[in-house]
Amino acid sequence: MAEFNIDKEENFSEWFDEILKKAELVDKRYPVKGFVAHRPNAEYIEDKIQEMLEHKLKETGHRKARFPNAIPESILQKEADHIEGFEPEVFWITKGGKKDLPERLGLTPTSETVMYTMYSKWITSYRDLPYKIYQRCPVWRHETKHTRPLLRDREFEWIESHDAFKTREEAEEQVEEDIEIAQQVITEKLGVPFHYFKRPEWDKFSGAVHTFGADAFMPDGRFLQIPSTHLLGKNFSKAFNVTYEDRDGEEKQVWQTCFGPAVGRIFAAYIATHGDEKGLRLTWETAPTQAVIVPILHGENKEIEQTAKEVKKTLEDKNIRVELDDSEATPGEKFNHWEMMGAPIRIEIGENEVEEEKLTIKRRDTGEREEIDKKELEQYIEEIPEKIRKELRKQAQEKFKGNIENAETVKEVKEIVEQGKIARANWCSIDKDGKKCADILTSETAGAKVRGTIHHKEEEAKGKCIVCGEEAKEVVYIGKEY
RNA sequence: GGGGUCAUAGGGUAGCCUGGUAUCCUACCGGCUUUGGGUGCCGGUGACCUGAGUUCGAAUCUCAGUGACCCCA
Repeated sequence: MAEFNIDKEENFSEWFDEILKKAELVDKRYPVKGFVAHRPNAEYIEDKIQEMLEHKLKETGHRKARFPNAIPESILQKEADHIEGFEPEVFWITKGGKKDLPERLGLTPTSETVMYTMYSKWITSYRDLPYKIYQRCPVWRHETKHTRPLLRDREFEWIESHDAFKTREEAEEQVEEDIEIAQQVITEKLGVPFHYFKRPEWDKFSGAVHTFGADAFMPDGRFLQIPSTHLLGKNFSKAFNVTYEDRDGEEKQVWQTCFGPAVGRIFAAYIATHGDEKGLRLTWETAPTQAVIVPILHGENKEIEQTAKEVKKTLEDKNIRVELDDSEATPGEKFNHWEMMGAPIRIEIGENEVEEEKLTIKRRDTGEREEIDKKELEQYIEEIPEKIRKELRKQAQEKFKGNIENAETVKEVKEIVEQGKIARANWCSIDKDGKKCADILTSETAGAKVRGTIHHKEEEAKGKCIVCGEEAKEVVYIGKEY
């Protein structure tokens, strides 16, 4: 292992690139821009994140399905706003072998059009509603912005859930449930805090009535949208004829919502939130190796070796993912290696431990060494996952708080954003009318954007819009994004 | 869309101007040494983006292609 001494706050880009390499997570050397290979360490953690999300979705009544990844052009074009938003980014399949296809096929940039084509056949009666299905799939977007591994790829895997209801109220409740799922998995379990914004009209998902986005905040002061959830209204049910026969015999269109947590992005936010100058820091639940045992040998020592094996066995019997590092590397190298990999605890066993029947445990989350009685190991292991989860979440939330500052003018927004903080400001409107002001703001602040109003936080705007000077109706939050 | 810079081992680099098969660090393999925070020494494997041209001879010069990065709109 080489040195890893990049300051995460000072030089986040470089730090992130290095950790992807050194912790053997993602390799961007595959020679297609925006397409990256996920190595076993990354895939392990991403699988765990997927499982957490799927668990919550199933708990809330969603069933898992799978849909095709190719969309005939004619189908993609059915919903006007949707195609307008996505067309510039679609990858097209035009040939089958040497022959041109009769109709070109788009690779799914998102699956609404594919799924609703089938929903129109599957949903027939009011008895089918609510209809709640999710799938896990790859999507492709020909991003024109700079691609970055995990943060913005041209191919990435995500989960998308698509629900249909009889009423708007039910659909709105679903949006709340989606937000709750995101909170429980991303913040509670993974310890990554975020704000939930209602996006301005001009920044909605193409085809949605309202869009809500969860924005994590990266160490370099940029927002990263993790999941977003959308109230689709009847836009798609009209276009795709997703209708049901109601109890009264009338044919009605469904109300729809969709929710799309991109696992790679959540993973990126997780790495960025908890990682430090030594490497990854992982929660117990996601860590490929939960505990590593490092024997400290001075020449041969049967007692140490045997104690190490005993400890390993004890942990294995409790289904702990434990590794006994008996490689030839020096203890120092092993320490650094496993810290890079994010193993939550390290158990050191040397002469002292054997003599006193103790174990030295080094925690990755606090960086502290703890000494326990060997007999207390099982007890310790029962308690540690919760402690680590709370500790990581606490540290993250402390940093996350206090990075919002009020801005009275566009110039102040620019200054706040340049310091890597979030600007809070009075704003004329987040309806279409506010777009002019947003464009001016973005061009005068080198790319800062209105992320929206904080969902469910009633904030009364007092004063004037910081751009046009009209009466402010909203309090918005502003920052740069990935 | 316009402009610029660059492409050498798994990663990072020197050499290029002034043509003669390639430097150093790291990683990797072997041996000895060491082991409570990246031990030291010795030996080894491994590279000039692709194609064409000039030349006795091209990493180096010329042209084309591909890819990457940066700046401006």
